[in-house]
Order: sequence, then structure tokens, then C-alpha cells
Amino acid sequence: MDEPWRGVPTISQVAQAAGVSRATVSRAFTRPQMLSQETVSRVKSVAARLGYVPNQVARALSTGRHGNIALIVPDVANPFFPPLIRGAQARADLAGACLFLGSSDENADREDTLVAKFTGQVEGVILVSSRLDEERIRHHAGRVPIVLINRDVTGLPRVLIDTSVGISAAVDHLAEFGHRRICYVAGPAASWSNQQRRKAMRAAMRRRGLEMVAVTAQRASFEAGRDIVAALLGTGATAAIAFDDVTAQGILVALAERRIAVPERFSVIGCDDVLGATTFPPLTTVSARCDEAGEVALDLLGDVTRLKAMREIRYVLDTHLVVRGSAGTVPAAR
Amino acid sequence: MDEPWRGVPTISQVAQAAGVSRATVSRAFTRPQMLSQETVSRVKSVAARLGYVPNQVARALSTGRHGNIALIVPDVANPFFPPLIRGAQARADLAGACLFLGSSDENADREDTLVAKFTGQVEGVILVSSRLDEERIRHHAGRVPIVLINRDVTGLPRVLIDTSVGISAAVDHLAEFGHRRICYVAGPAASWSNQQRRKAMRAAMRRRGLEMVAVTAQRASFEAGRDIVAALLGTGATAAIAFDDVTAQGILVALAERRIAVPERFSVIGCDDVLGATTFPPLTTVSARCDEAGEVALDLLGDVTRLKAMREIRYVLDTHLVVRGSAGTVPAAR
DNA sequence: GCATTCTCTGCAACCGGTTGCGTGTCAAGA
DNA sequence: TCTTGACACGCAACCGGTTGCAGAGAATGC
Repeated sequence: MDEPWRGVPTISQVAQAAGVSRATVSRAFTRPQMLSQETVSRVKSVAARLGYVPNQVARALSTGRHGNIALIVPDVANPFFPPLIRGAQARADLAGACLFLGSSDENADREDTLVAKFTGQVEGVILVSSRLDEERIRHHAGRVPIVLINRDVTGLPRVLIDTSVGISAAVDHLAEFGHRRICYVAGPAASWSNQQRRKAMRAAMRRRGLEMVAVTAQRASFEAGRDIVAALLGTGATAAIAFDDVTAQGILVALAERRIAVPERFSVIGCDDVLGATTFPPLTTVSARCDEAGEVALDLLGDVTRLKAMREIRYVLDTHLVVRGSAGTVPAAR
Repeated sequence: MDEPWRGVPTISQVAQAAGVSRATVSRAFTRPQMLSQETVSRVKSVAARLGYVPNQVARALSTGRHGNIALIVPDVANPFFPPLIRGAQARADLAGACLFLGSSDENADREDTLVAKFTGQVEGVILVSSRLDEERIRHHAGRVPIVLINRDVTGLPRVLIDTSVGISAAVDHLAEFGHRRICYVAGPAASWSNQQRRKAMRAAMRRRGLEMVAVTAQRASFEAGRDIVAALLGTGATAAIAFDDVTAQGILVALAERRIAVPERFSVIGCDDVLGATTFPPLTTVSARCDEAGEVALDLLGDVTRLKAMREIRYVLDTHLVVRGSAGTVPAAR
């Protein structure tokens, strides 16, 4: 009587209760057009009464398709990734898929382990800003469909955020304010984004005939940005473009601590547009459309798994400058 | 010959190649002590050569145990949740489990759908700051083990962050600086945390014989915090304790825009300690230990599923004040 | 009125593992 | 020599769905 068991009804119980075979119940949910209207509705009402819901695991085993997708990011806590996750999530919902999340803590070995653990449980994996070497990425790509974000590996589908346009606009913006010597605050050397941004900035500066200097923050973090400020000021630059917004935020705070007004005495531009206007002054930055990157990657993964064809796909999102209040006229005298 | 198929070998292929039965291969991985040393090593070496890795889905179907856990949060992009996610993730790793992530966008219906979708694919669900009504939570709890974070439903295992100690300390801190009239900037009315914080603050103020006023931000966000500042200043308070750090950050920025120095002319204290020292001035706040909450919830879920006993568990984490630089002496004159 | 086609449903195999039970082997004990 | 029992392994059923194939009626064509 008093069954204290979490009873999730199975297809057999529904079949028995409805007086049909298991196959019919299955089809009532997956191919209703194969059945008569009447049978479908009867089965469905019985199923609803019993609270039946198809077991995804069993379904996955027999069909080979469980709409699950894994998303692996270097660090959930980095504000760059949540919007991306949210974008992917939204698309996954539309496709009726569930999202596995993995956070590698910027550690290649952990990332490796995660991919291996997810493989076999998901239909595809999205690797964001992967820290893995090409060989290992290719190895995994041989066992499960993979889509890369912010990593450019030939032959694999990938979505890249091309910040060069935005960076170029940022340089123009600063140049118009009269800045002649601008500093690039670099991020992790292994990061594809960092290399790309540095290159874009160098090109834009040369085109304008301006003088580029650079300092390197050991990692992309608020603390790194704050710690780099002494070196940054030592370069004699009047403005800085930082690898990402978080670093820029660190710079902003360190400048405030030194009572150096932004943008009156120093201009700062970030990258990624993940902080919105939450800083003071509100950060002028290069939008990175990370949410879109998540969406596109998920759609791409859908195409890849559906078509079974691993075409050479290289989806590039461009960027633009978001002008807020952290860049301004160059100080008259130094 | 040229098999272009992603060939993941099955247990049968390994069995054949090793000249044993499927059962033996299975046991070589799950119960090696049942087999002779020699057989185990032979099977394992064959498996390694073929690149065999047990299919988790099949395993889950037959055992009923797939170490997967779902975590549902209202909003990935709210900085309160990433540390929590990270904490849960770390514990899941230790347990060899994978994490499903769901983001409900603060929407109860979406949350409902998500739970339903995850149920049957996971061994347990962790609901963070759930927007669901009690009835629906109990309904789901009847189908899958559930652990709640920041939600107090009798009879269900839950971990609560008790900010009352921290809030009380915050009030003391402000009182020592001479503040007599302090404003509580409230968050979402439906939020358990908000109710609890408000109550704690009222009690602390009364105990000290201070005057509490309150304003309500319609939602917990940076914008809401910024928009509430006019009302906040209108109350005549000299200090504010905000529902959370993000709101406090909005207040900070709005005050900066009005050239009202913090903490010289106005003191602000946040809640949750999710921003670290990234604001200017660095935010004095009540630590919420959200990472720990994630860890504890996961451990709890492990206990619940392992012991099959749904004991009445109410795990309370206490908090303390983190003093940084956004609170100070009350301005002499108004 | 009979052959043919179409519609609807059931049978049974299958997905890739796990596990209770049974059997064969071999050494120790009586 | 004959139990007895431990040990190592295989057989076969099972988890909960899906799906190719076949068969039973009903509808259609001639």
C-alpha cells in the first residue's frame, strides 16, 4: 500500500495500463503519425495520469542520440564566459538539449580529463578558449564532434571573435583624442585571443604612425591589472588598451588609488564588453559578442552532428567599439 | 577498409579480442578482485590497445546509477553563482560525477521545465535560490532527490547562508562609525535571502536603538542599484546596507557620478562578497561563502542518494563582515 | 466477390553494459 | 579416494526504450 519508493513509471507500465504494447507507447511519443488519433490520445492520457516521462538514458542507448552537449570553459568565474554559457543554453533549450558544464580552471590536464569524461555521454563538445595543444584537440575530435570557440585549429569547426576591427576602432578613437603613445596590456601568451589582439593593435598603430608599447600581465585577472599599473605608467604612454575588461578594471582601480583621474589624465580601453557600465568611469571597450559566440557554436554543433559531415567551418564574428567614458583627450602636458 | 566511422569499440569487441566473455570484461573494470590478476591485466591491455572506454549511458541504464548531477541557478551571469558552480563542480569531480547546468533566467516556469528535463538523467538536482513555489518543489522532490540552496522548505535537505550574523556585524561596524540612520536597500521580495537579511537588519538596528529606513530595488542588479540612489539619499540616511554586492556596486557608481565621496560622505556595505576588491573604493561586504554552499550541497546530495534516507537536513553556513574601504566615519554635518 | 493496398498495431531483436547464479577446475582436508 | 570449498569465469536475463518486419483488418479497385 504505502509505497515509499520514488516510482517513476516505465513504458511497460503505461503499456499495460493502456492495454497496448510497449512499441505503441513508444510510437505515441516519437511517431504519433504512425498511430491512429484515438490510440495516441488514449496512451497519452494514461501516461499523463501515471506521470510517465520517457527515460532519456534508455532512449539514448537505443538511438545513440541523447541531445546532450558539453561546454567546457577555462573558468566559470571569469565574466567573459557566463554570457557565452547563457547563449549556448538558450540555443540548447530550443533544440531540446541539455548542457553539461565543465570548468577546467585554466588547466590543460583537467580539461583533457573533462573531455574524456563527457565523451560518450554527449553528442558534441564545445571547447571555449581551449588550453589544450592541437594534437590533443584533434585526438578528441576523432571520438566526438567538437566545435571550438576562440581557438583556430585548421580542419575543425570553430567560431572566432575577430577583435581586430574593434581594436582598430579603439586605436582610432584614442588617436582622435590626440594620444600618440599607447600601451597594450597583454594577457596570457598561450591565448589565441591575446595573440590576435596584439597583432591587430600593432597593425592599427603602424597604420596611424603611432608608437606602440606593451606590458604583459601574467594572467587575465583584476589583480594582474592592478599590479601592472606601475609598469604601465613607466612606459610614458597616455592611454592603454587592455587584453580584457577584467584587467582594465584592475587598471582603473589602481589609477583611482593613485588619484590619477580617468579619462582626464589617462585613458583606458578594455576588451570583451562584459562589465557593462558597472565601473567608474564606465569603461570604453571593444564588444566581443560572447553570447552570440555561444549561440553560433551550438548551432554549428547541431549541423555537424546532423550532417555527419565535418566541413571546414570557420565562423568569424566581428566586433565594434563601445564608447563609454574611460577614454578622453590627452593631457596637455606630461 | 577505409572506415570513416568514429569507431568507439564496445564491450563485445574487447571481449572477442581478449578471448573472454563480455561479463569478464565488465568485471575487469568494475570488480577486478573477482578475476585473476592475469585476466584483468590481459583484458585491460587489450582494451587500452583498442581504445575502449565503457559507455556511461549503457552503464547507467543497467545500474540505475550514472553519477550525474544537475545544478539549476536563476542566472549564470549573476556573479553570486559562478563561485557556487565552481564549488559544486570541484566536489562533483572528486565524486567522479558530471554536472548538468541549467539557468532559469529567474523564471519559475522555465525552472520547472528544466527540472523535468533533467529528472531521469541525473541522480540528483540542486536548486539554487529557487523561484518555484513549495508545491512544485515538493512534487519534483518526489521524483528525484533534491537539495536546496538558499531556500527553506521544511522536510527537504537544504543549505542556507545565514547572513544575520554578518548583517549584525555590519550594523555594529556602521554604528561604531557614528551612523544613526541606516537604509536597507531591499532586493526581490520573493527571495528568501532578502527576507532573511531584512529581518536580521531590523533586529540588529533595534538592538542598537538605531533608526532603520528602507528602499526597494525592483530586482537585484547593477542598474537597479544605480536607479535607487535618488530615493536612497532622500531618506536622509548616512549609510546603506544593500541586498547584494551588485546592487551595492550600482549605488557606488551612482554616488561617484554625483561626486559624493565614499566613504567620506556616504557609507555603503554590500552582501555576498562576490566582487572582491574590484570596486573603488573596495566594497566592505558581508561574506556569503557561496563556494562552500555549492560544495556542501553536493556532499549532501551524495549522502541523500547513497543513504536513500531523506533526513531532515538544514545546513546553515554563517557569515562574517569583510571590512574593506566603503564604510567610514559619519559626515560631521548634513 | 476477390485481389490489392493501406492503416494500425504487435513481435522480437537490439543498443552496451551489469549481475545473479551455475559450472568447471583445482587444491586442501578427511 | 571422495568430499568440500574457494576461485575464476561464462550464461543469460535485465535495464527501458526504439525500430524493422510482419500480420490483421479495413478500404479500395476491378
